[in-house]
Amino acid sequence: MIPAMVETHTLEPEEWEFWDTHVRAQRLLTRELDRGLQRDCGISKAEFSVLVSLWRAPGREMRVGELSESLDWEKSRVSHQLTRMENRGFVERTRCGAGGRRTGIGLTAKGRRAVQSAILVHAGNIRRYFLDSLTPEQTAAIRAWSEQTIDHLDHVERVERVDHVERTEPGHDEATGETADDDVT
Amino acid sequence: MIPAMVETHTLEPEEWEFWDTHVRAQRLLTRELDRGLQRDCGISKAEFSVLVSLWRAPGREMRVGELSESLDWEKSRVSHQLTRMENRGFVERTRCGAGGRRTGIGLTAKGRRAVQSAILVHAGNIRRYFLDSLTPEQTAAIRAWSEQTIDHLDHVERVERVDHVERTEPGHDEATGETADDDVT
DNA sequence: TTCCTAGAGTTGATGCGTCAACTCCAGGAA
DNA sequence: TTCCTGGAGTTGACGCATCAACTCTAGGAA
Repeated sequence: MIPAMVETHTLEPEEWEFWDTHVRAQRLLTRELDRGLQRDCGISKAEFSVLVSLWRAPGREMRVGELSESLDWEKSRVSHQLTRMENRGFVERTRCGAGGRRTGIGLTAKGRRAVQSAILVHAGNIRRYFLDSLTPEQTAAIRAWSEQTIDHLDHVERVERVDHVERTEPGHDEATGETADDDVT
Repeated sequence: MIPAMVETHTLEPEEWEFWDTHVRAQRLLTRELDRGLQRDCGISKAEFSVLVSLWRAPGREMRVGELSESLDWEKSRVSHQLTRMENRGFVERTRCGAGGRRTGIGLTAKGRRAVQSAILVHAGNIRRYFLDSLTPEQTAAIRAWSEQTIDHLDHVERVERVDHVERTEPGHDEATGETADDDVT
């Protein structure tokens, strides 16, 4: 429905160039961090995130919903990730619920060992590839921008979610015509 | 070998917090841009990148290797992406080589149509979600940091690539030179 | 001519990330 | 008690990303 009110002009060449440069720097940085974790610790960034969350949790145990919230990941993403990590022996789903329903995610001994060394390695890499290269002014600028952006886009996301609910929730009608994936002309 | 000289201490809480904030902002931004492209144009960011490269190419035609270089993607990634895009009808692999070997990637009419509207939409979103939110000082700081980072990490990657070759390539005769015509752009 | 090799491109396996659809259970209304 | 509804978690399908292994071919040495 109405592809939004799009700007009708493209970016200036120098704006594109700025954007490309920024995207590229970002990509190189995250790629390098991923590789460092993989090379030195044998775990991925996604695994690292989960391990750290569990590590920091009181009791070293969380539920899927809590992980989902603290990581800001969709629940299904958490679930898939946990399945892979369970297979690798880093975490275990322990039963807890009244009816024996499995809930509650815990670290295994292997998971605990992995996270401890990974934190050191990763911290070192963040320092080496990111923090150390920043001047104080750059740090301030990036911090400010990050905060603004989170505020702004969190809000945008919330609005979109509401829109989505309103569009998909039955009840009313109209324009069911073009759901998202029309594609393929 | 030798997991590098890792820092033996972790980050200060405020450093972690800065890092997390930055990562989160970055993630929200790219997610929003992806969704915008998907919602308004029915294409992914990866598809967009390929379409734009082809669009800008002289003759609107490139080879896999050229795409790989200009996007800074591995060849296999390009190949997989082209397969998906060929299935969706955005590009076509045309034969060219003497022996009828297929080489040469071109846009279809659908691809041309898609890229033209996508550029407008995407440019608008970049402006709305990124450029417009930056103060001049932030712009300068981010640009400077991006450039430094690219320089630094491009160099790191080159070194790692050589290391890897030296480790895996048996025998050999040192420094096969810089096979990779690095850079891009 | 025949064989060898390096480069170009492809394929398969596997992990990450998202969407939509599903299961399971608890708690409340009929 | 029976049904129904909502939250928690899972699953399947599919696209993106990477690594390793493979095919094909052109071009040069034997």
